[in-house]
Amino acid sequence: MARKRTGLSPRHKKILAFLESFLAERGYPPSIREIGDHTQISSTSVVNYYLNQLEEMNYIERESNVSRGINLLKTSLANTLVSIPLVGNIVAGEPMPVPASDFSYYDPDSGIDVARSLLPAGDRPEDLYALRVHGESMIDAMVNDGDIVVMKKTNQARNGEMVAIWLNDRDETTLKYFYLENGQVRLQSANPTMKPIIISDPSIVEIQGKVVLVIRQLDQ
Amino acid sequence: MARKRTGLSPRHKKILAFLESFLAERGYPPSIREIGDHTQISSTSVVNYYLNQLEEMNYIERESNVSRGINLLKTSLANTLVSIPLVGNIVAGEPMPVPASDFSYYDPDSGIDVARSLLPAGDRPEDLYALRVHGESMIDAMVNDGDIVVMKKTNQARNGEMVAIWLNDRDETTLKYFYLENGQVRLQSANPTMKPIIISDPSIVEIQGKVVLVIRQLDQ
DNA sequence: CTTGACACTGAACATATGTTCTGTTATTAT
DNA sequence: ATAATAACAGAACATATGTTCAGTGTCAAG
Repeated sequence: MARKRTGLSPRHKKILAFLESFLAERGYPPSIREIGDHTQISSTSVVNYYLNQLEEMNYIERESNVSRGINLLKTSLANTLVSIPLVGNIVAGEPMPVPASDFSYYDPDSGIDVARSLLPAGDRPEDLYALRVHGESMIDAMVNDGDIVVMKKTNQARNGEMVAIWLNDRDETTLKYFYLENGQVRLQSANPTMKPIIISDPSIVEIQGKVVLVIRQLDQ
Repeated sequence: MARKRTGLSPRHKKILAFLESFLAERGYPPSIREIGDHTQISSTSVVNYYLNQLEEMNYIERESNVSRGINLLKTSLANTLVSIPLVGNIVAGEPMPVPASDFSYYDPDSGIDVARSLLPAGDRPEDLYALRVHGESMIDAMVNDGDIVVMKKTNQARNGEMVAIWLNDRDETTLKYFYLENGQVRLQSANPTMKPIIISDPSIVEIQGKVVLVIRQLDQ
């Protein structure tokens, strides 16, 4: 728990860097002797000595008596990439698709990969799905034709969150910042020059999901 | 090269699935005996037998005489994630920062991770850098305060590409779709309701980079 | 039936590899 | 200077682990 404070010595860093590159290149961790060869450490016991320190500092995990039994933490890349299913289009004139809550397994073909660091910290990736924006009717939400919006499944929103909503009275899907204020709903466009929409009957707005990320790929 | 055609037997699949989960959980590949234990294969030689087949079929690579020397191909996650340096802000009233072309090594702290699949196919990650949009002056480019734009280093643009430009005559940075038409430059806003800017003297526009990706994180 | 390819067994073997231990050198504190 | 702690060396050791090989059973082609 308590760390010394001196952080990482050059040798610690050298070992970690080697672990990372070796693992990236070969797909399995190096042996103690291989680490020694590439970090100018002549004795296996010294490498072992540093590996134990790195484990203490929580940079790696080790399994005793296991060859190459080193788990490089932190940069555990598997955990940094999330595949989000692209389930359909979002169009102003139509209800948007929302995957069922038991919808779980991903279809590798129709998913987009997003670095987890771009997503809100606490979110479970299973609750996320993506939609492609169709048409230019979301321009006042600063979302363009072809953009991808990553949504989080939810039926309720907190004030200030950007949500996708279905407006019963005018049969329209729209993206707005949501505010519930003394019984009436205020929908604010992302473009601050636009006037808000005030809706006195909250039952008219059906919250489809919360916008978590907007991605615009400028290809070509 | 030529594959049999019968694809993967249940045992092949079982082994691959185990390799993947073991690697994800422990950070290093399993030994032959561990594979056998978890796939109901009693003999190490049979596991070895299947591993050789999987290598033949290009699902894995093996290093002989190396403990746990298995490289699970295909899901080589390392290659799917790109770290792009976040080098500064882009503000309408100031020139934007552009990293020098010999700028190479990344600072792990100030980078954003992006799945390579989101980026244009041919781009070299070294040519990419990211800027955070500051202020609401880019609204007509459908880019909001706080958005992150990923740029590609370039001094010239093809028609139809979205570029960041510095306008000499009015001391302004802006994001626009670029068109060079019979000697004059047409700058089109992303918002199609806006009128284009026509500039007869092309020397006034300095192309700072090409917009490759726009990311908007709706946190909270 | 015979042949041969394929899937599999079990054990022996060689060695790659983590572990441990004794001792030396360097660094820092008292 | 002296003591104490950290950093390192080298070798011996135990074993985890890949490799090999002589067989067994199965099944389809000839």
